[in-house]
Amino acid sequence: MQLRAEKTRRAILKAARKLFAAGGFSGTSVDAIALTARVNKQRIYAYFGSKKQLFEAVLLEVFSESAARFEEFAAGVDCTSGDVTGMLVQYYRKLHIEKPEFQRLLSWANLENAIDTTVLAEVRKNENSSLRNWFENAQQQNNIRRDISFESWLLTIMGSTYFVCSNALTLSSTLGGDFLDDAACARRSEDLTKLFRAN
Amino acid sequence: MQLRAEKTRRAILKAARKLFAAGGFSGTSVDAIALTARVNKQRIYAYFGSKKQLFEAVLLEVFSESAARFEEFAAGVDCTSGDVTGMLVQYYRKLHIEKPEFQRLLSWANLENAIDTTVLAEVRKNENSSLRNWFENAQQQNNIRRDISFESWLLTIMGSTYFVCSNALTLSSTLGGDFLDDAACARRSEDLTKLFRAN
DNA sequence: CAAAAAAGAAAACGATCAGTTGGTTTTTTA
DNA sequence: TAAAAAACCAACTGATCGTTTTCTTTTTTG
Repeated sequence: MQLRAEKTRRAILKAARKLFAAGGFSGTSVDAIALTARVNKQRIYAYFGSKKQLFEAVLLEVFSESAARFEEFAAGVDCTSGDVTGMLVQYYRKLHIEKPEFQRLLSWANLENAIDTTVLAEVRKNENSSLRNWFENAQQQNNIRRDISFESWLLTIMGSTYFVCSNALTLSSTLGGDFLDDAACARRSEDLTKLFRAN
Repeated sequence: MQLRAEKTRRAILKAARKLFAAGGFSGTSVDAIALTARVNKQRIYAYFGSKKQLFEAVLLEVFSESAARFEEFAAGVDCTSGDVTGMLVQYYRKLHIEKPEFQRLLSWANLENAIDTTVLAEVRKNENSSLRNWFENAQQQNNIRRDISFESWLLTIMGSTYFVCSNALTLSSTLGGDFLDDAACARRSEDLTKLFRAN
């Protein structure tokens, strides 16, 4: 009895994730989620209580996945590698391409003010401390210039990778061209590496 | 008769802009707009045809204002100034602080796929060519390092300034602290200047 | 003052919304 | 095989949605 229930729960979460990512909270109906999940609408309320709670469950799931993905990445990172910057840029690029819902849901959540900040802080804690360690190590080994703050480094990397993804639509019509294709991303990754490299 | 009509039209646009920026397209009702504008709901349809068209009118107005603001800024820019990067960073920062609707509406528009790209391209054309000129001049005068592409420069600046604003909520709960206050912004502005400066 | 334009008031439209209810059917499990 | 858990079906709230309609009132203008 638990197995079937869990399967239903996951079907709901999966459908909700897809539709919320596409339409946001206001732009998605519970009926549509039930239809997509091929599940009775009542089941949604049985398992998640309300639309709002379902949305929060989706956010939590996505943030957890994101954290797990980072852990996996962090485990394989060679701290002595010269190019932490480039590795990180490409990690975020891969993340945004393979899991575009992450960026969309994060954007929706920011706009719709729908984030339980304490939960998010908990989930991101390890990620944050790893990043800080890498940065400080790289600075000590003279792989990253010492006159730049950790925040500037991280926000520049995260910001530019996030931005070309979240604003791809307006950027392509403004600057022309696709900023998400391999060549363009590789170029920007190299440039960011160059910018932060000590010399 | 035209004066009163224009006043009503502007009241609708103003209210719509405020509410759409706060709640997005799906999260804003026509009734709420009429109420906020202190205008009969029917007037909205008389002047704009539909909710969708009203949203597009708001976007057009905001993009036009943004372009006009940039023109004004560009007129006062000293091309021979050493720090084009810092000037631009601070321009975007001021824009995001004084006109937060710009960023929000742009984010909504990207997420909700609600942009007439040809209109946007037209509005941003001058802005884009000015930026490119500044960058190339700065490179020729050895104020910006030559091994970085225009796209990397611009997307790094726009990306990091936009990102700290659009994701302020999640960032503060992740990294802690406020990344929009004067000190933090000044620090990041200096760091970006340092990064791109030739030496 | 009279014609015309602009705006208001208010109700209605059918559709959809989040959420509930009661009864039936399927599946699991003991 | 029988009890219990899970899911379905389907209709139903009451509210809100975007949009339209009909009629009246206010304001402008010739």
